[in-house]
Amino acid sequence: MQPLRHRFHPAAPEPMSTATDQQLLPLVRKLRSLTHLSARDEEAILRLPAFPRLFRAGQDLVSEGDRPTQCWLILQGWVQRYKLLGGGKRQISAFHVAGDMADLPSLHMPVMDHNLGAVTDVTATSIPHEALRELLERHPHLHAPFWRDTLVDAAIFREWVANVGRRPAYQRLAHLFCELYLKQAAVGLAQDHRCPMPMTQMDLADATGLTSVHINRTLRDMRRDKLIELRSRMLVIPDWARLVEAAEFNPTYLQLDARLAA
Amino acid sequence: MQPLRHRFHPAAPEPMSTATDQQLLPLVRKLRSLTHLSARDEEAILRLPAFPRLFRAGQDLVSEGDRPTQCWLILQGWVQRYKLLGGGKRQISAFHVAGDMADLPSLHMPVMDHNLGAVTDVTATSIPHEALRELLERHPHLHAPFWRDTLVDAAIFREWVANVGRRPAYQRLAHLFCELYLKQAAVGLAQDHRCPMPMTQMDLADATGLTSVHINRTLRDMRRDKLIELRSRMLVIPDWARLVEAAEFNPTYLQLDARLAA
DNA sequence: CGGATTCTTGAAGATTTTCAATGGGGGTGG
DNA sequence: CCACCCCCATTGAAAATCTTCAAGAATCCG
Repeated sequence: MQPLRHRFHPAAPEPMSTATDQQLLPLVRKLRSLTHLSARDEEAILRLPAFPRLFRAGQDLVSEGDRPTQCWLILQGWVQRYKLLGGGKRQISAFHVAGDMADLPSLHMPVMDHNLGAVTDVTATSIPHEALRELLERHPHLHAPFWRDTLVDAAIFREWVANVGRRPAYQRLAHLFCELYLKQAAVGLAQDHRCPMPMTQMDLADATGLTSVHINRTLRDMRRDKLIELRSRMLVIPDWARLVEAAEFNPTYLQLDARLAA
Repeated sequence: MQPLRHRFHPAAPEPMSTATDQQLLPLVRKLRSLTHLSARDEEAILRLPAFPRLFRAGQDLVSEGDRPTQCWLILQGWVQRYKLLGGGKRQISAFHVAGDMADLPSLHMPVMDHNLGAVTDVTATSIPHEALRELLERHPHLHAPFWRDTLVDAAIFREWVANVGRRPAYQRLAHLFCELYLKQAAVGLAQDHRCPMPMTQMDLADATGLTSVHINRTLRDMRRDKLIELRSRMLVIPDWARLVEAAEFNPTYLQLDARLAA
């Protein structure tokens, strides 16, 4: 459906047998940022069975109608959550990066009502539902961070409703850039107000409810105003405060450490 | 901020001491629709402490910035979830009805990033976080229905992103009506393709990302096409199949019983 | 190096907004 | 019980934002 784009070239995943213990580290880091984890919890998580796999840009990890029996933990690359609508229209409702388990909801939502697609080449590792359920049964307090993770995603959806529903194009794009910079900074994938931004203008259009033509013109305006630089799939933000102001961005909904949003 | 609208006049709530056991029945019914509940679970839920209260139309149950120590279970009336944006703009991201615990996420999200406001007069009963946490600790498998409930809400947010982002006004409104009819039918508040629809055209505008003027004109067109009747805060759907078609409505995301969507 | 995808720009057109003014309805108070 | 008043609904006309269509340039990838 989508053309292939091979922007990142992650090393081929290690065979599972040799490095399982290291694979799930991004998950531990993510959960740590959501609650306190005991050493015993961390061990249990790291011992989850995990089956790494490479997806090429444009491929779907999970598709609408699927009834998954596993969740994908993203280790490298970008994933987008999207719906296909009538007349060939598409709406993206989220972007996910390393450390995210974008289809965690499938644990309690049997049938997928949308797709998860690879924006770039993606390395992900699958964890059987069964193993996750067993983990939660043995460590019931782990419900908190997992549940909370899905709640933060829900808070982001709400913000996107407001973004798409009520902000004009310029502000809408600015807001998306603020969010995606912070989301990456929170897990160490961005700093110094520069970060990867690998999606095409068509992807940006489908995430903001605009057309790629209008995204193009809006990006031109934002560059003219020295609000952003964007080339070679890298975003640079010369003046964070000014971008935040232009976006009317309030990071509360991301539930981050206060330090990050400074 | 919002004008008061007193459309429904629910009976004054019973004093807590006399009827606590009955109060929480809507919650049990809701959870039953999400998983199997044992008799023991149901008892435990019904014994949760609950403090009923009446909100007048236009009042907020919870406001942005709050750090709730309790959740509100709606017993009667309509609640909307909304954000206030710059320039006096507003975006509604959800509507909730009897049986919903709209602020359940506050259990794991300390600070509110949006408001919950009463669309009509609302009867709700508050349940302390502490009591809910204790319940979940003693009955760990109750995590499933509660978590699942917040996941269905998240699925609805995603659909709203698509609705607001990619559908034209006519289809967008039609889609909202389909969703709200089914949402009410699922808990016995609607049948025979007619249901309450108590929000103003301004509310509908803020839910769909349009202006009230355009909502007005779009409603006129929908009435002209005999797609809906809407007066005295009641919606009538003369031909459900035709409305579904006009909306390109696919109920999968609501995770309902198959029967209901027929 | 070649083909395909993505980016860019112009011009015309559609949808939706804004501004403004009138009419209607229900709740409150006299 | 009636009248008033405020909100809400309705409609017209003009304007803005964004889309569509189309074509050429740049970039990426194999």
